[in-house]
Amino acid sequence: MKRNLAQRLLRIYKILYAHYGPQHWWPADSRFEVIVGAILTQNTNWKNVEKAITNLKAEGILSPQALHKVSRQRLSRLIRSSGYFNIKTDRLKSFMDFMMSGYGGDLKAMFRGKTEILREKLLNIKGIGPETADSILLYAAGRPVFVVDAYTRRVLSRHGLCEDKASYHQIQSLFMENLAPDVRMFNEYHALLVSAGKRHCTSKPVCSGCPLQGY
DNA sequence: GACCAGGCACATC
DNA sequence: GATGTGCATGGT
Repeated sequence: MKRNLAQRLLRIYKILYAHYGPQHWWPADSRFEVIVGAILTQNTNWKNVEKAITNLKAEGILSPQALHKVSRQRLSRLIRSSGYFNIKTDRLKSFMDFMMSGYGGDLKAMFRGKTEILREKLLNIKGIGPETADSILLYAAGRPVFVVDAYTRRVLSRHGLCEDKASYHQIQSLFMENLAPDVRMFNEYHALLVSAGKRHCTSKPVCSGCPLQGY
């Protein structure tokens, strides 16, 4: 018999949490650093992003004002390790334009207002797509928004909770329509799905050793 | 030397 | 609306 979705999603969460434990996301010293990391990690290994962030910190430009002022040439050199450095330089700069021109670099002011409105504003920035916007909303702004990524889709489809090519919105709705809006839990759940997806639920038809096997 | 990694914009059909 | 492509480094 098929349990309802809410129960299944909760069960998966509990199994993953019991198996992997708390993930302590997002690893960053400030909300602004979360935003920068969210852009730099697009289709990129987090280790490569860490190096870039370390460079930015060492040069003292991991603040809205400094990042807004720094030259593109210098910025792209510092974030080189994170890959796509020319594109990501543009994306960081377009975000900084949004933040400086609209809010004078005030993160608190930028994060005011309804979540839906804020999400639309973020999506209007060139270089900010659904996953980056939602990562910023959840991990920097503390809004109860579920973040979907490649791992989320992979784990869910492997375990029969969504189609292989379900859309971002479909998968996000699956979580947000069946779980109570809980920032702490959404935070942990997404991070746990990444942990699970990195180790299991890959291209193999069967997940050997997967903690979710026969959940 | 492939293959992958915490996407997105843009072109084309 | 679906599908294909460029973007780039660093680890396995």
